[in-house]
Amino acid sequence: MPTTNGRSALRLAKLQEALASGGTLHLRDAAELCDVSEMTIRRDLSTQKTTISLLGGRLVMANYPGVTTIYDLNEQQASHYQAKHRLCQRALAYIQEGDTLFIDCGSTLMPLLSQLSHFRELTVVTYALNVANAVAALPNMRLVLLGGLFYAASQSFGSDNMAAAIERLGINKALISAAGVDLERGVSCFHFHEVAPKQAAIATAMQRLLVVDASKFGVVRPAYFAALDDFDVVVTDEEGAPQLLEGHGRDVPAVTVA
Amino acid sequence: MPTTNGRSALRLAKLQEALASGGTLHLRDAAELCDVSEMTIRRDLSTQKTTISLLGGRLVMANYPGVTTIYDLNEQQASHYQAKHRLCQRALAYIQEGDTLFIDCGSTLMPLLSQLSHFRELTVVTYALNVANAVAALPNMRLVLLGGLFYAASQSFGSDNMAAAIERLGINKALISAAGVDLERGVSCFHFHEVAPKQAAIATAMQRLLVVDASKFGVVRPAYFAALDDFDVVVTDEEGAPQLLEGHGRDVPAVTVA
DNA sequence: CATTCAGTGTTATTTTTCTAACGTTGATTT
DNA sequence: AAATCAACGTTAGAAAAATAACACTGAATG
Repeated sequence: MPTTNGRSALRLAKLQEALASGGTLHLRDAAELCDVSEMTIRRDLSTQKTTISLLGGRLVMANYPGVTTIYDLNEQQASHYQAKHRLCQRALAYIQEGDTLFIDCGSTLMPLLSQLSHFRELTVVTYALNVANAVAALPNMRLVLLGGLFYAASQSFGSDNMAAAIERLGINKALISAAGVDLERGVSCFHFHEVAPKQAAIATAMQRLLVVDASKFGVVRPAYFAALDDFDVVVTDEEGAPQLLEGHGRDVPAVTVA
Repeated sequence: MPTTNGRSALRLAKLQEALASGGTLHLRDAAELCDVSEMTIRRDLSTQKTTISLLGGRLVMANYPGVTTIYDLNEQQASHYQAKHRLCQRALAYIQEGDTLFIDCGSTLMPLLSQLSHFRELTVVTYALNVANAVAALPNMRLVLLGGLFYAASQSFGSDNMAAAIERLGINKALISAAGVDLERGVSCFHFHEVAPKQAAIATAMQRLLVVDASKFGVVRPAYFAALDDFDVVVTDEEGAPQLLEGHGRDVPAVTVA
């Protein structure tokens, strides 16, 4: 095992370069390319920490969407996934043919996107790269990506005229996710650059849906972006949620439990 | 083999849904999920036409970037790739630390992106989804994606205020690709929505590089976007190129042969 | 100058994955 | 009721891929 990364790193760099264009590279080709044995490439991959991963004899960029998160039924991940899936299944009920949807960033709403292929005509507006990638792969779908400077942490874009861009679009329904929901302190997320697009979407959309799993209740995150009663509907997954959110002297959104 | 697609299509839909969030699914999990044998899933995949592909026992969305184009050294693809690679290698010489680059859409410039990781600080401006994905994966890189309505054919975005957005950015070097280059008829591409961003980038950039392989010479495509002498440099891969492009009573860009 | 050890290749062995062939079931037809 | 056939499952064999063990090399070290 190479402890002092010497040529190993160089090879990986070379391979990474070959893969960066997007695609897969067979182990034997990788070996040939680097002029070493397949075993050496295998060792490089297992000892060195790298963004390349080996998938059934083929090298792929692990940080590419669609490869990264290996969905494993056996793990705890599964239940997490199932929860999100149910949540989105519930949110799906609010979506209708011809809608123009604002889809927030984060992983919460990802399971929803695949379901959208059942519609004949739909427009998706987003400022998240992962959402855009998922939607771009679907047929019969119009995709509007709000660009700007990329923030890796949230896989999304931010720009000063994003609010204006959103307001110009006829957004029907805004599906907003959050990292924290608190009765007193409102709805919050991690990153400040998400605030402007979220608020703009809430301001323009005809219907505003907050989609959060129950683990977010009672949590406050650095970036406040809305009060709970700014939403028309809260889609969540805990039975007790309606009680939790009700009766506080304020308007209360309808709560849908998945 | 299922000739009348019955349940087969339903299963694939279910799987596609599970995968759309991005990720991979092991064959055995897929079988369990659909409550059939692995063999059935295998058959579904091989008989039905689908976007899902099987990669070493794992299901992946084939239309996701990073999975699709299986880079195979043995095929003709390899020489094509090598050509593009050399082209980009040559273009790389023009790039300097701290540059703000405009990277055009298409596949020509993809091999360049991986090389950019050697720089400490670089800003990439693009309106192409595939470019954005590749750059997003790199460290030490600022990415500005110009959004808008998505055009699947070119994997890029178009919007009415894209030109304005580009002009507001301090673009240093514009790396432009093309589908056709002709002395008389100028430089052209396939899609009209690419014209505005290309022209804006050419207008604002301090240095304009046209990166095209020699197969594009003498070809005219529907969307004209620039004259040849709008560029400062032409990076191409044929020895005869300089002669081809020279002496026409016009200003001639410097031609670099890879 | 012998020793050590990172870096690599080779070979054998075990696991997985793939493929092809055949068997079962249950609905539909004749 | 026999025949047909789509839709599966099962099994066994072939092919690939992953792993483990051991051998070689050449540079650094004592």
